[in-house]
Amino acid sequence: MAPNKKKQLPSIEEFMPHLAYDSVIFGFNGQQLKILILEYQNTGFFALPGGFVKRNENVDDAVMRGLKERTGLDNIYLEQFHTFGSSSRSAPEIMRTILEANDYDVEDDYWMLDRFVSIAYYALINFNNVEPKPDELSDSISWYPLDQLPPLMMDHQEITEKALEILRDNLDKKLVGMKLLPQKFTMKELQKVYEEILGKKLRRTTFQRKMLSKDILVRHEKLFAGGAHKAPYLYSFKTVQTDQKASSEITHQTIKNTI
Amino acid sequence: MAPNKKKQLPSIEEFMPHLAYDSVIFGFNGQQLKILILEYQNTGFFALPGGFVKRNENVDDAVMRGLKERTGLDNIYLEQFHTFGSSSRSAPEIMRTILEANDYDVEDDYWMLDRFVSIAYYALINFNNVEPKPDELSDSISWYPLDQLPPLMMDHQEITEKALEILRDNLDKKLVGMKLLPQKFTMKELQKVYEEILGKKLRRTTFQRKMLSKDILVRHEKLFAGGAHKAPYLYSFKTVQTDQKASSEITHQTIKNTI
DNA sequence: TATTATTGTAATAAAATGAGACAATAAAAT
DNA sequence: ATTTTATTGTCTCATTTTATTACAATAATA
Repeated sequence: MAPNKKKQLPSIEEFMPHLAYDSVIFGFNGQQLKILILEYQNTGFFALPGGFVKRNENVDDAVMRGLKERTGLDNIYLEQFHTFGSSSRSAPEIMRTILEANDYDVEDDYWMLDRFVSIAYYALINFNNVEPKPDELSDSISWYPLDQLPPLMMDHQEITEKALEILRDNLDKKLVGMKLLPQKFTMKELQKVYEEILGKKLRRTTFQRKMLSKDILVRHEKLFAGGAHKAPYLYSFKTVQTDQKASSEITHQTIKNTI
Repeated sequence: MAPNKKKQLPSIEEFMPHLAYDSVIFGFNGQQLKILILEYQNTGFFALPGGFVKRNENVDDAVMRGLKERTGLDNIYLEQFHTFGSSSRSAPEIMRTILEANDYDVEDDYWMLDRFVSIAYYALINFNNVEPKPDELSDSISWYPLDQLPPLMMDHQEITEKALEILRDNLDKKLVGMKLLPQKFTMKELQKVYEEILGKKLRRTTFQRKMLSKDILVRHEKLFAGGAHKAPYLYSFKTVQTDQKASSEITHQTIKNTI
C-alpha cells in the first residue's frame, strides 16, 4: 500500500468502545436460504456484516443504520438473538490488516484493535430484486448458501450457527415466512421456506392443512403459468394485531412487502 | 453523610465502560416462585443484582462472579436471555445517589454515571437452606414473589418481565425444573414449578402422564411423612448427555443439587 | 381430445391430550 | 385395631390433533 493518501479513521469520540454488533442476514429467493457474507478487500477475510454503536444511539438503531450503510438494505426485519462476550473476542492483527488494506494508518492503541463484546442480530429478507451493495470501504458482499459458506473470521461461524438454531425455534412463533417471502406466494413456496430452515423435507398435505388451520393466511387468485397441472392459489399473511408491538410489526411487514 | 472517610471507587481501568449486566434470579422453595431483589441502602431504590465486566473477563464469568460477590450464591445455573441497548439506559442521578449514600465521592465524569448497555441473564436456584447475603456495599437483598415486586429502578421491571417470558418458552426445552428443585422431588412439586412459572393450574393426571412419558425421570423410593394419604414416589432427573456441552451441564446440576 | 403433473381436499388411521373414575395406601381419627 | 381421610398412581374413554393415503380437479402440453 502506498504510504501516502492516508485516510481518517472513525474516532472513539463517536462510538462506544468494546461494543460491536454482527448480523446474520437470511435471504430467500424462492429456492434456497442464503446468508449475506462480506469480504474485506485485499485481505481474503470473510465476515458477517457488523459495526459499532454510536454513543447516543439505540443498539437496535445502530444495527439498522449499519446494515443500510454496508449493504444498501433498508427497513428489514431484525431480531436480536444473543450477545457474544468471551474475553478472547479480539483480533487486533486481523483488524489492522483490514484497515491497512484500505489505506488507513493504524496506531497501536487504536480502539478498533481492542476486545469487543458483540450483540448479534438476525435479519430476514426476500432477496428477489434486491442487490446488496458494498459500502465506501470497498468491501464486496454476496449471498452464500448455508452449506457453502467460506471460512469466516473470528467466531462468525459460531454466530451463524446459533442464529440458525434460534431461527428454527422461532419458526412457528414468529411467522418467519412472512419476512422471507414476497407478499403473495404459493403454498409450495411457503413449504420450501420451512424446509430450507429446518433442513428437512415436510409432508405436503400435513403442511398445507396445518398452515390453513392456523388462520393466518388469506387466499387470493390462482397463479397461472405454473406448468402442465392444476394452478395453485396465491396466499398472503393476515395482518393481525396481537399486542402492543403490532404497529411496528406492521411497518416492518409493509415495507418488506414493497421490496 | 459525613464528608470525611471517603472511600475509593472502582476504577475505569478495571472495567469496560458502558457495559453492564443484570440478573433475574428465580428461586423456588417448594411453594412459590420468587426473584431476588436488592435494595440500595439509604436510597429506597430496588434493583436487580447487576454489575460490570472486567476488561479481561468473559461476560459469563463476570455475571457468575458478581452474583457470588453480591448474593453469596455460587455456581448457579445461568442463562443469557437478552441485551438491553436503548440509548436512554442511563441514570446518572440515581447512580450518584446510590454511591453517595455509601460515602463515595463522585466526580461528574465518573464512568458509572454514563449510559450502559446491559446484558441480562436469568438464574435458577432452589432456595431451601440458602440465605443470600448482601455484599460489603451494604445492600440488603431478599426474595419477592413475582406478583409482589417493589417498584424497580430504571427498566428493571421490563427486564424481569422479559425473563419470565423467556423462561416460559424454555420450560420444556431446558428442563427448568431440574435447576429449581432439590435432587429428589415428588411429582406434585414438579407440577407446582410448572404452575408457578406458567401462572396457571395444570391437570394432575395429564401432567403426570406427560412427564413420565418423556423419559427424563428416574423413580426412587417413596416419600413418607406426607400426611394421611398414600405416599408419593420421589423422582430425580436423568442425566442425559445430549451434546458437547453435557459435561458443564452436569457440573451445574451436581453443584446445584448440593446447595 | 387425451395426457401429464400438481394441487386441494376428503377419508381414514394413528397418536396425543383432556377428563373422569377408581383402587391403593399412609397417616390420623375413632 | 378399625375406620376415616386425603392424595397418589393408573386405567378408561372421549376428544382433539396429526399422519398417511386416496382421489378428483385442473392448467398446460402433447
